[in-house]
Amino acid sequence: MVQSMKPTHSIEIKELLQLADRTIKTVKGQYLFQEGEHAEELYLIISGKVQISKISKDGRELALRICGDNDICGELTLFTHAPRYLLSALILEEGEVAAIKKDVIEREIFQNSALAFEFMKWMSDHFRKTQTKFRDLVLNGKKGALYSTLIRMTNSYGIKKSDGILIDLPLTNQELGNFCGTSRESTNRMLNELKREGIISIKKSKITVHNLKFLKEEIGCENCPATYCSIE
Amino acid sequence: MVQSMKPTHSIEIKELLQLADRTIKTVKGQYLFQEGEHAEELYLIISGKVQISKISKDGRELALRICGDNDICGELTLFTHAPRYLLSALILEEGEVAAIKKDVIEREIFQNSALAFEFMKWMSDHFRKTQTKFRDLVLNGKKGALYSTLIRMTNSYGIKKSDGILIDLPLTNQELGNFCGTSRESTNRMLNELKREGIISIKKSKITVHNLKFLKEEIGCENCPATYCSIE
DNA sequence: TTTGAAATGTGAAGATCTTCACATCTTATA
DNA sequence: TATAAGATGTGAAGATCTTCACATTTCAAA
Repeated sequence: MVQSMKPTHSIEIKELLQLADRTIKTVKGQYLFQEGEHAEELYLIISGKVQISKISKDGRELALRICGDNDICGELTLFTHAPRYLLSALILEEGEVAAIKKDVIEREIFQNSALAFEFMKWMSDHFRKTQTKFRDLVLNGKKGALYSTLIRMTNSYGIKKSDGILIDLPLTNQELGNFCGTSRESTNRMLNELKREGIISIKKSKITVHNLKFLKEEIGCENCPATYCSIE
Repeated sequence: MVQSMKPTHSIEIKELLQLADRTIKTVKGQYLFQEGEHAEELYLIISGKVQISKISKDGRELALRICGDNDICGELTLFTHAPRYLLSALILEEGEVAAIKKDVIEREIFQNSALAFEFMKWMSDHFRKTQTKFRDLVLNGKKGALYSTLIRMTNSYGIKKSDGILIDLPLTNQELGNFCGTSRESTNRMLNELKREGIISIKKSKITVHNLKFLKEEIGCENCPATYCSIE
């Protein structure tokens, strides 16, 4: 049994693609955009993976989401005068992205009410995700942050296996810690505790969650739909 | 010198008011809506104050924002099928709110592109606020959470005085702690430290910030516009 | 297959927060 | 103005996380 749990997207991608100015071949390790830069475009991921994060002044990184096929990023600067990117977008996996000029998409949204509607729906979902993640991190400490991140990752990158859900994304302890706002060491210790208890197992940097229920119960997750509870 | 620093709102309130189904007299201490209830309306605050928060299973409260005149709440459930409120709305100050049916506003947004545009702009701003607050809380610990909350409150409820900015909102240590995800005691200790250093002073449950620069520097705030950095 | 480099694992010390317990202060109202 | 309820202040103990230091393991490229 191998079945992707990734939810389908609502935005009409083909419609957006027509607005694209150009496409860019992305290179692993490079930045699609960095915080502080003038924001004139938003990006539609055609292939590859892009991690959106915030870098703090002292160099620590808070990872917010990983965008895959058909995701949009750079959207936070829409509807703002003379915007700059608030976040950075690091290429995790090479691929291709389409760049759409901010003013082009704004104009199109203004004229095309179906697109506007879909876009609002997307923003709305997106906002709910942030809101619920916020709650997990603030109310449930670092353990809550980790468990929440793992749950979200099963929703975004989970593949059902006979013994659980494989998060099909290679992750180092450091990278996972960046999503939770925890140190590498703490992340490592928490993961090992989960391993010892049989909740998860790790093979080749990929985590399999054997007991999702445990993670959900620990953070008081109301079993919300995957739409609100994913990392992208 | 007494001057409000509250930013102006972009949504055309009068336009929204015409869509209202009914208006409700709010009573202090009551809930406008509570998480888990079926969400069929969203609310436009005409007067009074409403606090939006998330209650955790073990009874702790995470306060997210305080809505005042012309603010919208209950918006998180828009564009969702059979939604339930994710948050609770507690009346802090009695007043009046207009209730707008979810399907009415959705239909109107679909037909009225100017309204749709304004609404998206509002959502977009709203999202940025959450995002930046998120960063402060996760990257800068509890002190960061408190400083961030204080800064946001000066933007939302600040009144310029000769010796600093008065946050014109009576707040107990507990209530402030609920915004930061900290215990009452920790909040109290941190506030006293700030008092000792002359950064703030408190009179009749209202905080005056004398040294906003200090707070901003401590959390590495890029002096972002008040639009992104307020609690409502 | 060797060999660095990167990633993981772990003890120990210290910083940060919470919790509990209780004292003191403030405020509303009877 | 008496008084009770609510809010604030604070020490001490303990939980939670981070940081530092270093050992071990894994992995990809020479």
